[in-house]
Parts: sequence; C-alpha cells; structure tokens
Amino acid sequence: MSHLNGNSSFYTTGEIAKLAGVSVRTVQYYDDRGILIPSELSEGGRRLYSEEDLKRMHIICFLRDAGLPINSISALFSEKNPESIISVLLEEQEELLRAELSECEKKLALIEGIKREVKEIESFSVESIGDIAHMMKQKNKLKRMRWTMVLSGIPVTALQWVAIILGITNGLWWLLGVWAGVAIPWGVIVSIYYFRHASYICPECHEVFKPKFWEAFFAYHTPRMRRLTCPKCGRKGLCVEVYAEKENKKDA
Amino acid sequence: MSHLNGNSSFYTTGEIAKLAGVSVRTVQYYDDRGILIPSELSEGGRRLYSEEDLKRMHIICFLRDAGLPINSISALFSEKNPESIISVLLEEQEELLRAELSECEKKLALIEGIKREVKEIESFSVESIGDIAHMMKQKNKLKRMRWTMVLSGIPVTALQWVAIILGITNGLWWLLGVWAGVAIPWGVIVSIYYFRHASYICPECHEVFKPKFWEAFFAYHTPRMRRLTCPKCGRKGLCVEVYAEKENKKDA
DNA sequence: TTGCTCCTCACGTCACGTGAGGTGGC
DNA sequence: TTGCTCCTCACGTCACGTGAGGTGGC
Repeated sequence: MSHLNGNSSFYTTGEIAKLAGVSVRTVQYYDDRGILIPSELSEGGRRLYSEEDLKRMHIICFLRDAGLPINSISALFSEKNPESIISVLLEEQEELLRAELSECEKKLALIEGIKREVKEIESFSVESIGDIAHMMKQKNKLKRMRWTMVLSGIPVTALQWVAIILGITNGLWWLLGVWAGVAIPWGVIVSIYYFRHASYICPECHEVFKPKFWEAFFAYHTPRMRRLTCPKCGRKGLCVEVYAEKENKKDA
Repeated sequence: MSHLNGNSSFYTTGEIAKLAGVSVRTVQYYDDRGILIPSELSEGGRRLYSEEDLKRMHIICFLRDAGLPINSISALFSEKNPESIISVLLEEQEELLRAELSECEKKLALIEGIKREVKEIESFSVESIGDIAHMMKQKNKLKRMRWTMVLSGIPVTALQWVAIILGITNGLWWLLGVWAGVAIPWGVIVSIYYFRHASYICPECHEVFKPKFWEAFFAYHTPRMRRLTCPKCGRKGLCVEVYAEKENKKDA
C-alpha cells in the first residue's frame, strides 16, 4: 500500500501481484476475465485494488492452486448461493485430478518400460521403438501363456516324482513307463501350442515372424530370446519373443 | 487397404486413423507437422499411406501415449543417430511426469482438505474459502506449536507423578509442593505463549483476530474452536483457531 | 446420381508469457 | 528530467476438435 488516494489506501497492480505471488499479467488477466475487477481506477487509468480485493485475490489463488479453472471460480463468485455449487465443483475437480493422476502413472510406466528395453537393444533405430511397442503391448499375454504352460506341467511333474519314488521304494517301475507315455505327448502338444502363440521380432529388419517349428524347437534360447533365421532379411541371430495376436493363415 | 493403386496397396487417411485409433484430423495434423508425410498422393490430392507409413504411425502413437511432444518425436525421426537422444528424451519426460504427478497429488490434497473444511462450516460464503485457505496454510505450524506445548508438559507431568508416588510410599509430600511451584508458572507461561501464537477467525465477518487473554483463557473450547467475541463485528460464537504468522503490534 | 470420405482453411481451446509501443507517477 | 511501473493490443503456446465450404471416388 504505497500511496493514499482520497481517504483510503489502495494497492497497485504490481503490489497485488507481489502479495499474491503471481505476475502482473496474471492480475490483469483476472481483470479481463472478470473475477477480480479493481474497485477503483486512477485518473490515468491505473488499476487500484482495495483490501477486500486483496482478500479476493488470495481466494482466487487458493482455488487456482487446487486446479479449479477460472470459469468455475467465476461461477462461485457470481452465484448467490455458493454452497450449492462448491461441493459439485470440488467433486468434479477431484475426479479430474484422479484421472490425470492415473494418466501420469500410465505414461510413467510406459517410459520406464521403454527405458528398460532401450538398454537391452544393441543396434538401436527408430524402428526398434516399434518392436518395443509390440513387445510391451503383448507382454501380459505372453506371461499368461507361459504360466498356463507351467501350470499344465505340474501334474506331469508330480506324476514323474511319484513314479520315481514308488520305483525306488516299491520297485513299481512300470509307473515310470506311464509317466513317459503321458509326458512325451504332453511335451509335443505344449510345444505346438507354444509356437503357435509365439512370434519373434527380427532386430535387423523389425519383421515379426513365426519360425519353422523344428528350427524354433531346437534353437538356442534364453528366457526372452531365441536364435532364429529371419524369413525376410535372412539374418540369423537372437530374436525377442512376443505373443502372436492371431495366426496369419493368409501369409502361407 | 481398400484399393489397389499401381502395383502396391495403400491406406487412406481414414483407414490409417482407424488402425491407429486416432481421428482423421490427427492424421492430417501429423502430416502438417511433418512427422508422418504420406508416401504418395492420389491425383485428386488424397493422402495415400504405405505399410511403412502405418508402422511409423504406430511408433508415433506409442511415443505420444508416453507423453512425448511432437517436437521430440520429430527430432527422433530426423536424427541420424537416434540412440544418442532417445535416452535424454526419456529422462526428460520422466522428470516432467514426476513433477506433474506430484503437482496432481498436491492439488488433490488441497481439494480433500477443502472438502473436509467445507463440510464443517455452517454458514458458507465465498469468504469462507479465504478462512479455509488461511487455516490450511497454517495447519502445520499450529500442529507443531501444540506438539511443542505437549512435549514441554511431559517433565512437569512426570514430576507430578513422582511427587504423588513418593508422597504415598514415603510420605514425602513436600515434593508435591515443588511440583505446584513449577506447574503453576509453567501453565502461565505456556498459556501466554499459546495465545501469542494463536489467532481466531470470525465465521461471520471472516476477520482474523487475537482475543483478549482472559476471555480466551476461560472460554469454552473444542480442540479446534473457541467461543470468543469478534472485535470487528461483535459476534460471539465459536471461532476456528489458526496459527498467528506475526504479532501485529501496529493494530493496538 | 447419391452417400460417404476426404480436402483445405481457420477459429477455438486455457491461463497466461512475451514483446511492442506508449504513458502515468514519484 | 529520469527511471520505473503500468497501460493496451496482439501474437504464441499444444495437440488437436470443430465447423464451413468444396471435391474425390465408389
């Protein structure tokens, strides 16, 4: 409050701005938007704000800090019965913020995933990002498929141990024969199922392909990759495994 | 891919849009921004996108979903050595998202706080929001002050119990006298300290005031409120307690 | 020929930031 | 008189949405 004007003191635009911790432009903008019109104007056309105006400014900034849009703040001030809408506005804003929050979290998760994958790629190019996108989208399905396989293997493994134990303790070795009779078809079926639902990405030409069964079956592999020949570019090397969305029967 | 054009097939704008799950306008916008220029144009000036273009579109959408701005995506595509900048872009984006996340959380906390306070107010007006702002800003300081008081009371209370126990067991009742000699000045000092750092908000005229010591001392109160007379509007009733930022010696 | 899709402007969004060019007030 | 503050335009932000008015393609 630098100067006396008539019998009461006023704040200038810059003073209000400093007291509220905002820019001069913001104070002017709130005047334009009609949520904080200065209670007086000097003869030269300068904005003069009263003590009441300052209080209002603080309220505006407080609501703004909570993320409420100017329109809502404006509605609050012009409403005769503000209690009737404040709750609604707050609820709306809360929902909006929760949505924004989960958006942020989703994006962060994506970024984290991309960072992890980028680190693992030896020869990076923009097309590699397409591979990463493909992998990340199918990641859950691939996991589920692998779990299905592991779970289906539990009874087979159980039978194996029962057969071995009974073989040792009671000499009932024919059970091991039963086990083999079950385990070998199981292995074949699971392998077929697996390679029907697995595709591989060539790190060279970024083609997503299904390998020949026998090449895939015997190929060197890690939990995520398998050494295969790309049918498009002919490169032989480790290819990342992804879930095959659909079997492309048209391709054959 | 609805139609054959020459010897290869192309996607129209609408097809690319549908396949990527975006609007036609977005596809056009990516052309304007130069990140996805269709590889051909029909004689009538329609955009024709190749299979490669579709892959690129997927990459763009993937990066966009991670929140990367068009400029960054553009930079990635135009860079000869994209590996050199992808990490930087991802790190930057991650920081940005973390900042946005904590912004959201701050706003949500504010909203929650406002909602709680609004519920407790009997006669709500826009000015009440100013009171809420004042309360919420000083809340931590008020809490800290109360804790200081409680902690300073611990030795006094301890002395009290020691005095009582020794009085009962050993008949050393003079210790209770010592306790009284300490406790009474302690109570006076703490009370003075407390009311020096406590202000009250009149729910009627929203004035923040400091009450007379004796009125405040004997007033009916709850943990948050105290029954006081507002020096501005004269209303007598429960006023919410807040921390007094500074003692306004000029007011007297 | 009739729908449907696509085309190019061009304005609007949201809360200001950032000059440009000019003036008030101590 | 000289700085400093303040004034009013008016464009820019970011990724599109939304018409308007016109045309391509089956």
